[in-house]
Amino acid sequence: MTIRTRFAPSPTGHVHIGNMRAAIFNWLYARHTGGEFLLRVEDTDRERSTPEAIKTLLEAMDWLGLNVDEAPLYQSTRMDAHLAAAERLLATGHAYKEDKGGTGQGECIIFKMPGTDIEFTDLVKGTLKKTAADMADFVIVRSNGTPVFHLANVLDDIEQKITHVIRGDDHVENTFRHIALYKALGAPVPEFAHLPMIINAQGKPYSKRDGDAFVGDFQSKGFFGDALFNYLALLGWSPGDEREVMTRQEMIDAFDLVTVRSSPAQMDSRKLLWMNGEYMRAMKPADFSALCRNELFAAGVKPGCSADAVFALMQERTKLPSEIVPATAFFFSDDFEYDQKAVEKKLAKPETFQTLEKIAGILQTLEAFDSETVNKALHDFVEQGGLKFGDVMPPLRIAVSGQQSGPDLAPVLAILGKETVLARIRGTIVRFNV
RNA sequence: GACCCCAUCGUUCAGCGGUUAGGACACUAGGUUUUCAUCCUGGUAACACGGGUUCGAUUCCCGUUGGGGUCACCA
Repeated sequence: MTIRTRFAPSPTGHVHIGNMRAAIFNWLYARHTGGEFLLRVEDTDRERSTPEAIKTLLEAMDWLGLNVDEAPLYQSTRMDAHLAAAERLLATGHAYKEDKGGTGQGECIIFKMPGTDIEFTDLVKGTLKKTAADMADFVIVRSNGTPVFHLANVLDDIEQKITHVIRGDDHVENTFRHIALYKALGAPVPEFAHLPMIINAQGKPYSKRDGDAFVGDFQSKGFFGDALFNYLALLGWSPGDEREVMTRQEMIDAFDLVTVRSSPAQMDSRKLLWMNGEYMRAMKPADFSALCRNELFAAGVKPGCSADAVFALMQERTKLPSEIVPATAFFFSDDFEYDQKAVEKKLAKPETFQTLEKIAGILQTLEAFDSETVNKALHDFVEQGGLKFGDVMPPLRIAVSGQQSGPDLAPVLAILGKETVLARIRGTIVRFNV
């Protein structure tokens, strides 16, 4: 039997990471077992299900590399089937009509629970059971004639031949009802796996109202889909050894539902950032260069001919693409900003300017201006002058870049070139030595 | 409140009766011929509590506490 899993979001607004993590686990399980991963768009809430929301959803899945094996099923196209099933349930005595609560809204169709205890083995949580007394009958078709989630969800899972329902922890209570529905419908009951919730910094699960957990936000902040995927896969699951940064294939090979933890996990954005940096460093230099060029282009900065050398310096220290422009702008324009705090801190003493003056004098005499030559000159200067690197390098760095941190200084100077370096040092002296 | 679930460093993932309780992120000390957001080497830091079972419990059982989920004509 081919294993079939599905992701069944309702496209109301943006998808948050809790939902998307469920999609990732569904995808991983399908890929691991050689099965199929499907998408069902539960768009019956016409008010909130907009074409834009669906587009956003599809883009997010594409960004994360969650490819599906069949065309998506749109739940809104299935209403007739849902209603027909309700009629069947009525006919077989599994449901009844009632004006529930006597509201005068008319009669709705209510599913009759079997009156027996229900038990199932959840692939991640183990055996779960519920006694008959704790389960009440529930509405499956509203008095306005529209099907309710439980009915639609189960019928569509049957329609899509879903063998493993992998969803959030918040659905465990529904499962007992759904199992009763499957049985009443004469359909085979699938396996269930309920994933622990991902909680936010406040310890609460991410919800539709959680403003900063939309998948699209991570994309627009410059995170890589692969990095987010990797990070999210590790929330509640591990390959069983100490690997963390893994390829898709490694995750697919190692993934299993029984090794998923059953306690909630909190998202750590710092670790996500670290992981993004890992992916950044793993990029091919040419791809990283292209990324940099795009960033710079978008910011209206024109990278010069030495750009690739600059990017090579940046790759190992960049975690997010958004860091590129502010960190490299000084390479491509003499019109850069000085970090005010850095200036106040490191360019305060008069002797600092004397030092800069001397450095400029030394650099001017160099015939070659490559990284090694510059490096040696700087070191000799520090040693012979009995100075400290901490008194020399930071001011020099600020003088040529306006910043107090960055890549190795010697290669930075080499890339900038002698003329530029001398001009900037002297410009800095004139500007700040008051 | 009722029903259900969960409980190892600040966070995350290991550990599945006997371990100096491990890795990663974060933090921190030092190193990379005393610059630097990378890299390397160290360090701080956890089994919620109380009962059992056992020769022996982080690990098994029960309870307490704490956290979470669900109790809709939402999905």
